[in-house]
Amino acid sequence: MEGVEEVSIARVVVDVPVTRTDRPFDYRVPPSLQGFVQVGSRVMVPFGPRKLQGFVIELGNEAQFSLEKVRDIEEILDIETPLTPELVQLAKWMHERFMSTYYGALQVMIPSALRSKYEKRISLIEKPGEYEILPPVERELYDYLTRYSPVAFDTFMKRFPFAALWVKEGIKKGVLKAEDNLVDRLGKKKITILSPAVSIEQLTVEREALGKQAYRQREMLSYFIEGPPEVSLPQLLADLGTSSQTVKSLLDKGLLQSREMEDYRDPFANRTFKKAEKYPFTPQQEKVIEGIDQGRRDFGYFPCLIHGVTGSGKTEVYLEIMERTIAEGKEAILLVPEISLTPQMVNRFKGRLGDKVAVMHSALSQGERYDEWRKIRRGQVKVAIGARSAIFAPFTNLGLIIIDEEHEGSYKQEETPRYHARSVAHYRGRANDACVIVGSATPSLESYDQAVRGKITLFTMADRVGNRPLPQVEIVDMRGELRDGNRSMFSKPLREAIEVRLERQEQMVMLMNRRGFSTFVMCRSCGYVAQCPHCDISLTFHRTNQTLRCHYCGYTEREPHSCPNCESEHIRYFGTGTQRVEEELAKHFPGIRVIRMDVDTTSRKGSHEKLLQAFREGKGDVLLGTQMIAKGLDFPNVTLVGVLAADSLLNLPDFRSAERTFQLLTQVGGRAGRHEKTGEVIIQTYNTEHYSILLAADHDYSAFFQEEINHRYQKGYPPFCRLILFTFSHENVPLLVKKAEKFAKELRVNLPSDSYVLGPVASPIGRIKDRYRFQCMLKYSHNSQILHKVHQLVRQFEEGRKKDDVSLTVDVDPQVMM
DNA sequence: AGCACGCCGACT
DNA sequence: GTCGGCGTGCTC
Repeated sequence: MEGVEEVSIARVVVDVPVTRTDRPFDYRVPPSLQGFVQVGSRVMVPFGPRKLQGFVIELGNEAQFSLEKVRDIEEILDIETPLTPELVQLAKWMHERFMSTYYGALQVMIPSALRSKYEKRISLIEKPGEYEILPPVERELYDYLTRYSPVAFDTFMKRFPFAALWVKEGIKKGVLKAEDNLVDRLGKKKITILSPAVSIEQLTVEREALGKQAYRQREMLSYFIEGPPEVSLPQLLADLGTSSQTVKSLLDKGLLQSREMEDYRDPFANRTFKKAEKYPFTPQQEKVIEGIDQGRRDFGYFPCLIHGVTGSGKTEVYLEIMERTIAEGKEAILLVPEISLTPQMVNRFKGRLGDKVAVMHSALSQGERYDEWRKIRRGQVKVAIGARSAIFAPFTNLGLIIIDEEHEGSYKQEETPRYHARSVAHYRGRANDACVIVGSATPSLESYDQAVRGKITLFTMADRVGNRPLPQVEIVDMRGELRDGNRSMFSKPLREAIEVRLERQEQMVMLMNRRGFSTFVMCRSCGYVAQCPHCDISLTFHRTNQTLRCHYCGYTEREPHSCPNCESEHIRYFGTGTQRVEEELAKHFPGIRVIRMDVDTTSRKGSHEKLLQAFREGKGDVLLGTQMIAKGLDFPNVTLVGVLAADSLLNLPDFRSAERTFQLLTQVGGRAGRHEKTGEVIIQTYNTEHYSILLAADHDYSAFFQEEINHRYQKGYPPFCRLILFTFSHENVPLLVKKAEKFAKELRVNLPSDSYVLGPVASPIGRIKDRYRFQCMLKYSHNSQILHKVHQLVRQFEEGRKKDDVSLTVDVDPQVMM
């Protein structure tokens, strides 16, 4: 039968985050919602005895999904369908590819403001007839509900903790009602618009009638007589320099009227963007631009890698391709690491592309992020810029995806759904026939390997704009320094270099990255380190309230004044290292001005940006910090970069440690001498002969790649195989080990022989929240069959799992081996 | 995950 | 005899 099929059944994935229910359930679309329910709609559905939020993933009619028990969709939650059909497809793929829950994959695509919370509410239907003869306690309950109903169940239980049973029976008897409610976190921003309530002539009359001292009101009336027919309240106040009291008086007199209008919060409202100039392209830029343009015309889906040294002008290439894409009526996504989302970069894109850009910045409020997202969804912007999750920008005519600094670890989400934005980008690129550009000065081994194998096209930008030389890099052997009796953290060459800069009034960047995570407290007498009693990690010192806190479970204790182990008083806080460096700098170079950037100084919102601004304005000689200073920063006056301890990353138990070290050193080296002045880099290390350090000093990526790829080949690590990390946890170790081993055996039995299962072994962090942790690693070759089989086994494990049983988390393509 | 239904011990 | 423990099982 041809014709319009009546849509009467919707498949809905509901918000029950367990494997057993992680599948579509079918619902009837009631006549009242016909035409409104679409693929991608967010709906409320009855599920057993409760009401839940869900996403519609498919539509059909009864003939297609014949079912005995079908209930009605209760409500549709958004006027504009939040997800596009393409994104719904993507969620399915993510569910299969990353083994996340279906619902989790759908939810990660919408702004957090729409990730609603439920609240159970109870309300009184009627007071029972025998109310008068009830005991006072019970009458109090009824009185309370009469007054406040409907009331949040939690609130009610806090007030009357004994009343749980009473509520249950009340519902049974039909005098009470329980309801699940969605708690909206939106609060769309409203803006007040003012306009005259009467004719201009009458305004003029009224103006003359005003009292002498009411000159403010007169002014305001004049404004409307001469000025715009309507104006927003803040605008009006700014124009006249008055308070809202004046407005109120005129409103009260009935001369003005106001209405509320939905407004977009514009986080950049008070900033002006310099119209960015377009420089002529260098021949190198020209070549890459034309190459990419050719590719995307010829192939549609055109994946490529730009390997461009720092300062080679990649951003201009991005901008140009982006402009060309927009000119064709298509849309673009630009992904950057969170840390690069600084105003400088935002300004650059906003300056060139103006209000066609939506920026998803973590520093924005939930509401502001929602507004940016809506602009994308409504097609009011053409470009989305943001960190990882901006890859889900709900465009419908996507033509370009760019991932800058593609090697960055932050593109992998470390909570479920554990997706990698790069993989998602390639999926969306394919789905939309879009160009996918990943760019870096130090590409991930995975991407470069793909380029070498011709799976993606490689563009190289080896020259810096203006042909500025790469900085001179010196490696200093700290063992030698120690032999020569220098026990300080500054080697002789570094000390001299610092002195020279101070003299010349040039700026410096010092990198002190730390091993592990954070600040800890150690006893200098016995070596005791304060540890969390529930997790196997050291406690973090929080300076603000003098406490030690566990990063993982939130356990808190007061800062000790003597060592709990040996009672020595020499127990002290070992900063991130940066604090000590700061002290040492002050000691060795009196008067030196240090701007320190670490967790302590950048925890407050906006402080990050402020510190950088101060440094840019020359308010510091040294910018001292951890990894966070290595990326994307561009300061003209910096001529020296010092890496105080290059080994700290290298010694981590992770097969990517050499790669990370190389990346960090190369990136940080790129900070020096980006402008007229030439730069110098000094790397202090105990591993002077390690290839990652030597080759970073030589700025030789391809030699590093060759060396590292050989290591990966010999040891059987990515990109020569793929990895899946399984982590098991439980309070009871014997049970934990038993279940983990059983699962590992299942894997070994069921998977083909070209895959290997390592472990189970205790995880590097062996215990979190009193739960012990064991892990297994699966190495397998590129093959979706295996992925499917593994997923099956995981589901099987989950389904056989009882209430307080061993839990399992799965990390496909893990980036961190913990 | 919730929530209901259902089958066994200590109380009025 | 009842209240109420939490062990299974289901949710379109």
